[in-house]
Parts: sequence; C-alpha cells; structure tokens
Amino acid sequence: MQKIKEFLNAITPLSPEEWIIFSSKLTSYEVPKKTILLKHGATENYLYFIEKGMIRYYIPKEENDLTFGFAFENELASAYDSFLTQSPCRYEIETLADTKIWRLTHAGLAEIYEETKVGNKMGRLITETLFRKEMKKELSLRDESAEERYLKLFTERPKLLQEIPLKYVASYVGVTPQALSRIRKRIS
Amino acid sequence: MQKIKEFLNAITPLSPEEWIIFSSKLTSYEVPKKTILLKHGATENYLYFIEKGMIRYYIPKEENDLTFGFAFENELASAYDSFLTQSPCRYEIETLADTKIWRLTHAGLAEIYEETKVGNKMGRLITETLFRKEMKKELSLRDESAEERYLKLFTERPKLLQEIPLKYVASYVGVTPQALSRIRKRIS
DNA sequence: CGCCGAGTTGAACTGAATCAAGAAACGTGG
DNA sequence: CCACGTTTCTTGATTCAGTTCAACTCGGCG
Repeated sequence: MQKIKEFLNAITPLSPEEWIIFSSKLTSYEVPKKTILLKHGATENYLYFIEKGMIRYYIPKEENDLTFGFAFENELASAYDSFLTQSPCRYEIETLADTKIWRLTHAGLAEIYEETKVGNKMGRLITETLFRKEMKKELSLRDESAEERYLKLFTERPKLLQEIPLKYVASYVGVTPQALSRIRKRIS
Repeated sequence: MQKIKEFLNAITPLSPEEWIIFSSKLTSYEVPKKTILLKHGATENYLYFIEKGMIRYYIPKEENDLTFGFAFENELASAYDSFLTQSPCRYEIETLADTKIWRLTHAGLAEIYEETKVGNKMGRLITETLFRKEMKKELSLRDESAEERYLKLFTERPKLLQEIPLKYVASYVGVTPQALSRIRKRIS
C-alpha cells in the first residue's frame, strides 16, 4: 500500500486523516496474465492502481483487435470515460502479465469527494494529467507517421517494446503487424 | 455575463459569493475574424468562454495547416495542455468569425481554486468533460474512416459544415481537401 | 515431438496523397 | 455595386504507403 500512498502524495499531499479515508476504500487483487478486467459493453466500476504488472486497452475485433493504450507498474488505469459517465464501455481491458492491482469503486470515489477536502483537487489534478495524455495521443495520431510513433516509443519507453508482443505495438502505432515488421526492417 | 453564469451553474451550482469571486476574474473581449488568440510557441495564459463566434485549433503547416478542433458559442476554449503546464504550445488558436469571449488568466484560476470551495470540483468536472471529448476523438481517429467521421459530423453538427470552410473540415476528419471533395461526391 | 501463435517476407491490390489545372465563391477597393 | 484578384473547391492523372492474402520460420508449451 506504500506505493499508492507515495503516488498520491506526489500529486498533492494528503493529511494522515485523509489517507485513512482513501485507504479504507481500496482493495487489492492479484490477477493472472490474460485476465479481462473489463468486458466490452460492461460499465466500468473501478479506478485501478497497478502495483505490479501491466494491462492493455483495446477494442475487440474479429481479426487483430485494436489496441490503443497500455498501463504499467505505478500507474493508474481505468476505462475512465465509462467510469465517469457510468455507461457501457466500447472497449476492453486485459492484463498482459500477472498483475497486482488496488482498486477503488465509483461509489468509494464519490465518498472521497464528499468526505475529504483534498479529494476534488486530487481528482482534478489526476484528470488533468489524463487529459494531457489523451491530447498528446490525438496530436500524435494526426501529425506523425506510424514510423515516427514507433521511433518515439523506442526512445521513450524501450522497455515496453521488449515486454509487449509486437502485434499490440503495431496496433498502438496505427498499422498492421506486417507493416510494423517492415518499418522495423527499414530502420535497423 | 449571464451566459457564462448559466454555463457554470449547469456544471455545479455556485453560491452568490462564489459567483462574485468567479466573475471578478473575468474580462471580456471582442476580436475580429481571423485573429490569432494564441501563437505557436507561446504559452497559453487564458481559459476562454465563447459568448459568440467560433474558433479553430490548428498546427500551422507550409501548405494546408492541420486543423484538429473547433469551439463554438457557449463553449469553453483554451490550449488547455499548454495552460496547465504553462509551457509553450505546439499549435495555434484563431477565430473563424467575429468573436466575443470572456477570459480568465492562469493566475486568476489559481486564485479561484484557493479562494472558493467549489473551484476544485468545478475544475474537476470541466476537465473530466474535456478528457472524455479527447478520448472520443482518439478512438474515432483510430477506429473510424474519414468518411465515417465526416458523416457523423454531418448528422451531429450539420450547422458546423455550413459555417466552416471545407478545407478545415477535411483536415479535422483527417484527409486532404481533395479527398474530402471526393467523399462528398461519393455520398451525395 | 508436434502444434500454435508470433513474426517476417513476398506479391497484388487499394485508398489516399500529391501534382496539376480549371471553376466557383468571396472580399476588397475603386 | 461592380470588377478584379485571391482563395476555396472540384476533378483528373499519377504515385505511394499500407492493407490484404499467402506462405514460411521461429520459439515456446503441452
């Protein structure tokens, strides 16, 4: 639980009383690789903190499904749009490795917003970060080629490319596995 | 000023005292069509509320610049990522018509967050909405064709297509003006 | 040992970009 | 208010990046 405490404190400091409230709403789980955390069409009821392991976000497809995001150790995860609107999700979340998560229910978060002073600020700051990530992804999709996105991934998160099957990376940068294979060949 | 008051109250109710604080930080401007509100490389210092008129967001390019967003009457606008991080913006904002805006400085918003109880909640809720919009845009870019995006725009915001030059719409849906012209021909 | 999914490579095809030119709409100054 | 010049939109021809279909290799796992 130490990790998540540090994570939150780094965003904005929590008083001991506030941390007690936060932590009382959190429950931990260990899920094996390839576990689906949220099925397409279901409504997201949780905010996750990944203590160990990793996940991917994807829209399931007949052939190759469309992977559009990942989350790793020490990061938050959730189908946040579905969580916020409490409406069915058009994508799924699955673990890519054995994963240990802490999670907070929608009702639990609502209580935190009501019971703590810091809640809304914490929520705002976290959502601001999520917004900035989305915006960056949008501009990247519009303004960069698949090759540029792959190279960026390569320099910014080299670890990712070692741990994640290339077919998911291909989808993430916006091409088929065949096309990514050719990009990699061209580069090296 | 009534419009912005209603806009904010619809998000979460403001007490009279809180509205006094909010409104004291707002200043209004009228800017002609084709005015650049934020130049590429500059840092966004404002959050805008569009009382009348419209704007576009774009990355300037030699030939056709890359338009990736619009905002209209009764909507908020800002290079919010640059605003949040107070770092240089990689895109620009320009009015598409004579526009009346209210604006709030970064410092002004910081004061609101400090001085009012409702501020952080308001900020959180607004940012949540911005996040959901971005996410929707990302998934649309990944999962839909330019033609599908155009048709959606056509059904969801028909007015937009009448008011905005097609070359901006083309860029927004992710193709060249020539390609959009062919899409329109194919459809009709 | 054999099977299956992941990755690579080749060939044919396709949708969109680019290059180019003409038509229509717009706005600006006389 | 018209005339001119500029910008926007359309259409055609060519080129190109990426998809699709298909076959083959490799590595892990039952």
